[in-house]
Amino acid sequence: MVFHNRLDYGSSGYQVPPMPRVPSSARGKRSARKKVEGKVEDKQMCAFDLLATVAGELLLERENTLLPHKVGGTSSLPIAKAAIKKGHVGDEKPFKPEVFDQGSCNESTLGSEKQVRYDSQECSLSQRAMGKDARESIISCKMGGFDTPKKARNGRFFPGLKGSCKLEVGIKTPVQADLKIVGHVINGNGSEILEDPMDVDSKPPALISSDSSFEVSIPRNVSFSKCGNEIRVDGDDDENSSGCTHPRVNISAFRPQRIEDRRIRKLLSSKFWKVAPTTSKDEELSSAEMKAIYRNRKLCYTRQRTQRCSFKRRKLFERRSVSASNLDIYNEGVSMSPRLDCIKMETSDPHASLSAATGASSSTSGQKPYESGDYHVKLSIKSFKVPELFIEIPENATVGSLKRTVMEAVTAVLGGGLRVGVVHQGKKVRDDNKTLLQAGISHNNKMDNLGFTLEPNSTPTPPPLLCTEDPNHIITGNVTEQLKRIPAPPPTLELLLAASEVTPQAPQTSALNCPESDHDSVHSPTDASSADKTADSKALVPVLPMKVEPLAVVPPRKSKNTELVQRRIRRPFSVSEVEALVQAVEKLGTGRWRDVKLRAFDNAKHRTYVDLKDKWKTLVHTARISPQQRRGEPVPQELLDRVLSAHAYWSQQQAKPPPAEACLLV
DNA sequence: TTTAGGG
DNA sequence: CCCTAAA
Repeated sequence: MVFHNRLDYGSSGYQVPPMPRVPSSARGKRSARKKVEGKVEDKQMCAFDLLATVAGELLLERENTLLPHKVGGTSSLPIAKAAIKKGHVGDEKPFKPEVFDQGSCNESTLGSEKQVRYDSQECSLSQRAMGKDARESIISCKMGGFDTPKKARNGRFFPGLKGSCKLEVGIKTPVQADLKIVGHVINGNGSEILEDPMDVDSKPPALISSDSSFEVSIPRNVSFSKCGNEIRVDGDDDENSSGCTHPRVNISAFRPQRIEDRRIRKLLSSKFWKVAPTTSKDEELSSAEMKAIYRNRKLCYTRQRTQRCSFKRRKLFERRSVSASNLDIYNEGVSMSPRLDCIKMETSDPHASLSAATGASSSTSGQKPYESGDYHVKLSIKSFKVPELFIEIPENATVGSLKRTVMEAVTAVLGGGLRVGVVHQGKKVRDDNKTLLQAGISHNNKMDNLGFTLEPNSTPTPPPLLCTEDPNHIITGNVTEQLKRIPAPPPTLELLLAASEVTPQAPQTSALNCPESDHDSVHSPTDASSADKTADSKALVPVLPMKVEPLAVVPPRKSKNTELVQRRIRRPFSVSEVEALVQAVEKLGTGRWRDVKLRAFDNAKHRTYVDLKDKWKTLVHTARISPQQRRGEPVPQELLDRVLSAHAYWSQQQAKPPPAEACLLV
């Protein structure tokens, strides 16, 4: 039986596939993994992380817009121009001062300081006004933490960028971050808005220590802001976050610490992983590659500080999100989070800001009416399709396994790293600098002809398909094998775009809507034994090898470094499984995991003896801690008691009498 | 491949 | 769950 379907995410029940989260610590084949030093908690969007992103953005900006003396021109930097007000103070002003268009900048970015003007030393991140100087200052300010980022200086990451300036970072939500690098913020009338603009030259930039305590302790939704004379880190509990009423942490209190190369790499790599999962960390990234990577990152600005995704939601997203790239997709527009109400796409021209409003947009009613000319194009992406998924599976495989298989295939596709393409009236809009207006996409236009595409990342090949076996998945090995060889479909996942009108209640569709989590269809070992499918499974194995040639189009570029292995999906042990495990261990002891596996989990292909060993380990631990500290599906105390006694018993049986069924109880 | 442990 | 050193 061969399925060759077009899966329609969103409309057919499959939402954005909740794929196993890929750890930021670039998992890959051993060779590759080995090079990863330390792990990065990707859940911790640390300042560095952001900064690294910023750096990348800057790098892009710089190359894109600061072409020697070309700046004043009309071309490349509509953004910057739009943000720069008149009366440039700095020396060489690359751009012609223009009236700052408020519309292009939201309150969240500028705070109450409207009508501000940026001079050469300052800049507001986001593709906004950034002079060369500003750009150069940013990096170091950020990287302020490390005095000499080797990598950076070696020209790999931020070639030529150095200097110092003030940094103001507002991490409002995981996906909506405001980065503001400020040197001097000046009023339209020339007066400084910030009381104590840090003197870039005379004063050392605020150092954001690399101290781990800093990183790990800062929740994603924290925000750095300048308050008075110090930069504070505001814990944001989703409550107001304005003013200086929050518990503060004076960054200066952090001892500046030299950041090792390793550290930087770690951070950067995590970023790379997010966007280009297949990029080996040790791989030398060319400037071009860097740009490509960062190009995928867009900062999202919101109009109000209060608009932020809850931390929890973020967590969910991360948990369920497939890989970096996909995550990015979430972050950048396809997300179904109702809180992500404003997504700006590659443009900063107020007239061209494309925002996709979603459900909660209502809660953001605070947005003020667009000023004349400041039209927004509202879009709602209802679903996207994944064409050309090729799946082969025996007729007597279970529906559950089929779903899983499909899921895996999709995961493989999406996990490869995607970028968004825009198609308007049948034509692909390649010029990212074009405003929507210029592209013919305006608020009063019919969006019928507007579409998005998910394209394979220029970078590498998608990570090998995850192979999650399942007891029910009779032909598991086989199918998976097949799938493994299926290079990511020539993808062009089509983003079906539903026209302009956005429904306020835009379904917060569960992006997490996993197709029947089919969980625990896992046979309890007990059942498994009786439901002997083993024989069948073998008999069924013979499946016509499917032709994958047509799909094997994707050239295995950089295969060596890109063969990243996806982490196995997490499958919590059910009580019945625990029961079986306990029983087996009671009988076999704790040193014969293979036997335990064979005895109690022979049919659970996804449970390896290592898994069982690990589970036992955690069970023992669980049994020792207070019930309050336990998490997950509660395990009957009775079982835990047995775990302890069995563990105690077998711990003493130093010499584990081999096959000699020396059983404890039972 | 399995075990045993640390991460 | 992952990664590995050892056996």
